[in-house]
Amino acid sequence: MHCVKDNGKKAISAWYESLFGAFGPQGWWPGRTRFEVIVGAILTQNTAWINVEKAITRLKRARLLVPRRMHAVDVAELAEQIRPAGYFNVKAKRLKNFTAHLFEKHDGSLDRLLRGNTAGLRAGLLSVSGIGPETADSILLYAGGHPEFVVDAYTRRIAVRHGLAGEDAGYEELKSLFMENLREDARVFNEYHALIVKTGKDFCKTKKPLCESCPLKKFLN
DNA sequence: GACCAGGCACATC
DNA sequence: GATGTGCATGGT
Repeated sequence: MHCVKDNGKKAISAWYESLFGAFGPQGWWPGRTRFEVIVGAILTQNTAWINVEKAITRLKRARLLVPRRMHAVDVAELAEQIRPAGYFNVKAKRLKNFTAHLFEKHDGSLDRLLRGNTAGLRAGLLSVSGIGPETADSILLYAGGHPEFVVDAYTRRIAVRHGLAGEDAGYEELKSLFMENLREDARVFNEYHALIVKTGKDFCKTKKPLCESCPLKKFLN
């Protein structure tokens, strides 16, 4: 809906400056290779990162954190390895869907998957069952360096609680709110999303709509 | 034991 | 087009 206030628009960039000033660069994504970033993006769907780390460690130990090997492995074996990340049957299929897409459409090359027109790449990623808007944007931004803002549960919560968006705001609407009020810079989008997640984790540990003692107020007003 | 965590697809109305 | 439900482990 059109619940964004004018002062809210200014707040978008002001929050970024405050958060960055207070907490500094976050150095995201927490993953060493592009493939690890992509796998992490799928595994972290509705899941605490600590559990994703356990799954990634197991994948490394099993030598499965390589596109060709993940593509070849049996889905049941993959599911067993990612068990700690939760929803393991669903996510194993999603990882296999992704590697199938990678090999069938891009010859197994992450370079080819991530190179080119951003909108076209996004559409390609969204065509994979199990990759929705947030996962696609995470992959584009953190594995590909494309300037796409990532909206997640924390982003929504903060925007709604501080009156910048309505409860019913959709993904694209929230994404536009941020992208239209920041300069188009992948480094800024990278740090901003990371800072939102960090502060959300540290200070905002409840889903309940009101958080009167929210320490973020200090930074977000 | 209840609640939550960096979503998404699918069924149903 | 909106709303509801299944998926699952592990930490607080």
